[in-house]
Amino acid sequence: MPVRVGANKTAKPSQSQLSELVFGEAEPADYLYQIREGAVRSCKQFSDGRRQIGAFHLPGDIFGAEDGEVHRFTAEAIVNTTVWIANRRSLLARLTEGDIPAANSVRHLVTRTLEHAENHLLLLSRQTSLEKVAAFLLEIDRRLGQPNVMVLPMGRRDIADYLGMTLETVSRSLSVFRDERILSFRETNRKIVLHDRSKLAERVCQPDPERR
Amino acid sequence: MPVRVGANKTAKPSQSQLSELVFGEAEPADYLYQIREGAVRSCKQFSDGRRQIGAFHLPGDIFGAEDGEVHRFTAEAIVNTTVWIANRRSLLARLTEGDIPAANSVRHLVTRTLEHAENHLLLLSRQTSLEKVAAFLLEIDRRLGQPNVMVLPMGRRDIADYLGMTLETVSRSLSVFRDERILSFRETNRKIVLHDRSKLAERVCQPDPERR
DNA sequence: CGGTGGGTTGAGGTATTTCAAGGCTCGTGG
DNA sequence: CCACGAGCCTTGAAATACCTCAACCCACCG
Repeated sequence: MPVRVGANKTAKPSQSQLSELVFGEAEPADYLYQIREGAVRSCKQFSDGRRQIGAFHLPGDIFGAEDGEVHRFTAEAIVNTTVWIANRRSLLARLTEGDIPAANSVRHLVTRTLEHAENHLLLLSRQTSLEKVAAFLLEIDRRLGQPNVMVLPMGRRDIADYLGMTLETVSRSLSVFRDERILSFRETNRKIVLHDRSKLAERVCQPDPERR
Repeated sequence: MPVRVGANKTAKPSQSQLSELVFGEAEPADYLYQIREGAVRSCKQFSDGRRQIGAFHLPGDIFGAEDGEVHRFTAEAIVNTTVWIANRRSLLARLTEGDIPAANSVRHLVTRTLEHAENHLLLLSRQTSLEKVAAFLLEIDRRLGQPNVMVLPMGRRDIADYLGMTLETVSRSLSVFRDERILSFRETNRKIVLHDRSKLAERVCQPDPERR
């Protein structure tokens, strides 16, 4: 069932953030979601004001399955977004009844989420700001299907909270890449053209093919 | 079947590291492992010499299930270790045949691993070195059953590569906690007594109960 | 036109890394 | 038995990358 959510610029936002809640942390995980259009961030808020974004969900992505009984992250639409919703309870019921294909797709889904989290780990650990932003751009570029003009659905603050750095450092890193002619901006500062993906890839450290 | 591996101090190590391979990255994932005694680190090596440790496996932990066809991390024993090995192929066969309990435990296992990765994400993102080390100590302390004297199976370098910082900064952080009487060392610098777990917990930022 | 939200850029402060030296423990071998 | 080296850890000092604070720009909208 398609459902339209959030980030409506004409509506009054409850916070300063132009975003709309899909589900909140620790809420019962009753549904699965698939993005039809738009984008959703899943994040965790800390008592000191910091925020960690665990993932951005783009069109086609399924989310909400990675959890147990309750969600461990909050999901918020960051642009006008349409999602499809499936009842997770009935899915779980099918699992316990022995629906093998269903069980396999759920396992596949969770494994994919785990892989993403592991890659995110590597991103966060010890890279420099330039490495992080380069890896981020390549990830989004790939997941958007490497379009000529990449339209980022998220703002600098969201990128910063995804990469574990400040929005100023994100902005500076993008400026460095712009000055190096690796990318350029179009109209708004969220529309980006990647001129040289290979130069970006060079800045991201790869796993060692030798010592593994 | 119990199998004894690694980190034997009497044997000649192939590297300077006193450790023994359990399985390597990109090897076929044919088995499941459970730690009987000892400790294993699962890590990824990078071409620039950096290393990220994704998890430490302690007695009781099961690992090797989180992967798809091949392992995405290398597993190495960091002390003398005994593991139990189960054939993962036959387990997978049981899943496709519709062994519901088996499927549920595998899903549970992967979900646990995902939860750990997500918590690790939060650790790595934006904490200070003191927050990271405090959280690390509390995690290991909890998983070892909060003994009076905590015996770390891993060295400072391993802790550093787990937390995404340098071994010097790890050492300095521990010294700070020692000077603050939050902990003290016994005999070796791997035997630690936590005098005040609550003071450690205070230094770790918690999820915000309000804005979620 | 003025205000607001988002983004860029600059300057200064600071935490962590880097580089370097030295201490401790424990085998090994004279 | 003691000396020695290796591995591991600690500590110090200097370098640096990032954060913080602040100013400013720009687009959008009432």
